[in-house]
Amino acid sequence: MSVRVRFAPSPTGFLHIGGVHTALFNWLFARHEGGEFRLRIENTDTSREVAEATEQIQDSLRWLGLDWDGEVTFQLDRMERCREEAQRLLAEGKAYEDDGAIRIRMPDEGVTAWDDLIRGRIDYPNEKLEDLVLVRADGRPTYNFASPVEDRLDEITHVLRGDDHISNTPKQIRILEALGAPLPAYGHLANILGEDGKKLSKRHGATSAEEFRAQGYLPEALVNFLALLGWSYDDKTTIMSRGELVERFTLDRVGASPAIFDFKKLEWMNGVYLRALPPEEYADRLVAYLREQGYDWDDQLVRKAAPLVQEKISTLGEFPKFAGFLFARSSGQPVALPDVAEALEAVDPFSAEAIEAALRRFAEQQGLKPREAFQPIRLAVTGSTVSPGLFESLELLGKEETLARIGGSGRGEASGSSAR
RNA sequence: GGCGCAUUCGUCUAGUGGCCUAGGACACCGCCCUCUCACGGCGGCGGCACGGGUUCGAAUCCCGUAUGCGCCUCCA
Repeated sequence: MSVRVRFAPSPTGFLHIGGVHTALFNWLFARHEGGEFRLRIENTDTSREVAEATEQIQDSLRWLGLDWDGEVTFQLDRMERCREEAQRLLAEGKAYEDDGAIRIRMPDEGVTAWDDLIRGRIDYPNEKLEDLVLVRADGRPTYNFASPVEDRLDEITHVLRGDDHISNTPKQIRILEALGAPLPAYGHLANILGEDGKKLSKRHGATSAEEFRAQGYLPEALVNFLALLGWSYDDKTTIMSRGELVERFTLDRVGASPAIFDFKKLEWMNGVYLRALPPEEYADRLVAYLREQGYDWDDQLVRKAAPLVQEKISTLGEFPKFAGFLFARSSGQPVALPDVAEALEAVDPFSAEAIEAALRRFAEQQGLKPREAFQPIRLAVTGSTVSPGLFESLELLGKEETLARIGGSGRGEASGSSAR
């Protein structure tokens, strides 16, 4: 029998990174096994549903490259089927009515157990199992009823979900048994926590796929990083392409203990992916990202700036702060560096190479170490002590704009202000 | 409180009884490279939660304790 798994988020907002992790492990497992990965929206609780969430979740999944098989299904559409199943249990005496709701009869002794795909055998004492509500008085099925019924309808073979579901599993197993349905295998993934060991929340930083995207993370980096939270290939491999991940992913190497989300490591990994991109593609991605974020900077100039920053920034989101000076015009209040202006005025063509030669000569004449000479220029021109390579930056800026920023070329009167 | 799950460097992890004086990566520190930043190179700091067993031998198996997390809803 071929593998079929599902990812079943509830549409209450953006796709949380914990959800992405669960989706990823299901997807990797399905793809590795040559099986199917289904997407199911659990929208039984209409009061908590957020209108755009269903679309946003799919957008995030698409962005991450986690493609699903078949149509997206909605729990709400299968309510009728759930009611029928409940009626059947009622007729068979396996369930009973109580205040208008339908409850299932649970055993009160013995244990319900299963061999968890990730944790091994788990025993759950039946005395802890209540006669839980299957269908509410208003006719809506509860989550713990709808979920297993749908797993059966979809012929799900493996249920991989968060470990917060461990105590739901015995309930769902009992329901499936009452229905006479075959049981899927269950595996419970450990949660992802914030730096303080608490549940990952807003105060830890980005928590949704959307936010990581907006901050300029690459989906392939996020996927690689998340795959390594609770799973590993061996004792030294960390950078793996999507294809390698699929090829190598197996459940027996998934761990059971919770992992803390290390933003620093993700940032490092994103930098690795960014630097590895062919220059052309790097420029494409940068342009697309800036567009998405609402910048209206000249595409051609962005493309020219791309190679200057590729080795230096670890998220696309750092670009505006790091290279934004290339896209502004001199505000007319230049920092006066008359000697430098003079040295630069004669440079022709105004190329990085020629600029470097001129500036090094200048430094030597002044008896300054390179860094002593260049740092004031950097500050005057870029407005920061940290920037892309100085000579390349000046070339992109052009002679006129460069001189305007250091008070040369007769423009922008020297105001007496010095470089700090 | 009850039940369940978890516990190797600060973090992610390798480790399935001898290969472990516990390996790798991120972070951190130092040095080198260098126009800043970053990259890269080299080196360093740092861990088997605790206590009992089992065994010739335990990070690895068992029991207990502690700590953390989850669930105990006609939420999902």
